[in-house]
Order: sequence, then C-alpha cells, then structure tokens
Amino acid sequence: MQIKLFDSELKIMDVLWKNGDTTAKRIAEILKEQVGWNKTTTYTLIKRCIDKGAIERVEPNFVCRSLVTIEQARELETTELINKIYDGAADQLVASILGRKNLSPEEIEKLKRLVNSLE
Amino acid sequence: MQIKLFDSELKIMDVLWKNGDTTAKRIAEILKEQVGWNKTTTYTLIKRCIDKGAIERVEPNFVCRSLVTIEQARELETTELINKIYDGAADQLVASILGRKNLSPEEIEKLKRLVNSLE
DNA sequence: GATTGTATTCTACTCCGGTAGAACAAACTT
DNA sequence: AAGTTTGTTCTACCGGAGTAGAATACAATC
Repeated sequence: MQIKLFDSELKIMDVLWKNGDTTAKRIAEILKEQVGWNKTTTYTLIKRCIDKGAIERVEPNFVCRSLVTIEQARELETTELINKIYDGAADQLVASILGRKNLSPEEIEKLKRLVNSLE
Repeated sequence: MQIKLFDSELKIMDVLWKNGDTTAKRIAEILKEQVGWNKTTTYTLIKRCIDKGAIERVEPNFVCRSLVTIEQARELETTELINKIYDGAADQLVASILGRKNLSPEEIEKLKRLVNSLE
C-alpha cells in the first residue's frame, strides 16, 4: 500500500527527510524562506500529509515525524515515470540517463562501479 | 526550448511514436479502444499539441506528424523527476533503480555493456 | 447545388491540486 | 481572569488539466 504524495506535499516531506523530526513552526519557517509559502499553506499541507498517513505528530512538543522514507517515495515516483513514458522498461530509463551528455566523469565512474557490482 | 506535454497529450504523442504519421481519425480510433476516449477529446488534445508545436499536419491527407522525439520527451520528464525528488543527482536515480530487485538478468547484462561502453 | 454525412474546431463544464484567509484553541502576560 | 500572542485547523477560492457537447467546415453523393 503506497501513499501518493503531491508535489507540494513532497516539499513538506523533504524538510523532514533532510532535517529529521521537525516542529510545524520550523517547517513553516524553512518553506517560507525556500519557496515563499504562507505559514498557513504549510500547515494545510502538513495536515494533509497527516491525514494520508505520511506524517505523525509525536511528543514531546507535538513534533512532525515522517512515516515514509525517501526511498519509498522515490520508488513510487520512478515507477510512475517508467510506466508513463518508458513502456514499463526500467532499463530504458537507465539507458536514457546514461545517454545524456551532461553526466560528470565522477558520476560515470560511480555508475560503472555500481552496475558492475550487480549480481 | 522544451515543450512540456501533459499526461493526456503524451497519449496522443505515444500513438505517433509507435505508429508514425497517423490521421486524426485513426488516432481517435486507437485511443477510443485503448483508453475509452470520446472522439472529440482526442481531437481537442491533438489541437493542443499542434498549438504548442508538438505536432504538425502534413499533406497528403492532413496527417499528424510528431515534431518531438520520444527521447526529447523522456529527457524532459526524467529531468523533472530528478529535480523533484532526487536533489538533481541523476546517478542517485540510477542507483535507486539498480537497487531494486526486479531487474532481469538480461536487463542487467544490457546495462553492463552500456555503462562499460561509456567514454 | 441541396442534402447528407464526416472531420475539425469552439466553447465550456468538472474536478482537483495549490494556496491562503478566517476561525479557533492553547499558552503566556500582567 | 481578561487580554494578547502564537500554533493549528476549517473552509474556500483559483487556475489548470482533463473531458466532451455543440457548432462549424468540409467532402461526398445524388
């Protein structure tokens, strides 16, 4: 059972993934600065994340805690992309990325090691 | 300058990518069958694709021709995903896919060849 | 060239994600 | 304890993607 997070909800989650448990107030501050959101916008999105089970409030201080790992979210989003435009073939997506001209030598090196370590 | 295609527009483009130049009528037939779209819905989407420069009509028969390659569309969508949830790091996306358990041996083999042919 | 049928465009409704103001609750100050 | 500030929720507007009916243009047939 996967939780689909909208783009704006991902912004909330990203703060938690980057900073760990965080108060709503602090999240609002961060997103105010990062994307100019009104405080109540942030609170609304936090509420929605709670409602769909992506966030829980924990004591002390009623802090926000993520119930979804970034890996889970990435997996879901990536699967959607693959189904949407890669005909469900994950290796085509990888091939597409490797085919780009804008990978740094470091990234290429990392990927070589990664792929060759498979199996 | 990239053309952003919405999900429904991608359905139109996909018919062209799979079948080459196609009449509007035929596209409507295909999508009627594949996703149950009303004929006019398909025509509307074709029109929008034309308006944003993703499709042109060519003689004879006023046929629809794609002006965007699937590779271009894939690159755009993939870049958006990477920026949305992978902090802009393409290699993390690849790592995430490779980390899954659902790649077939054939796919892995293909990828190894691909990676090792780089540079 | 009037009539019928078909291809295309125009126009508009609907639903939902994004955003935030207003209302409310809790805590703090004097 | 009344008043003030701060944290949270309730409610609702807005724009845009998705969808399709109505209207129009075009082609074919007689």
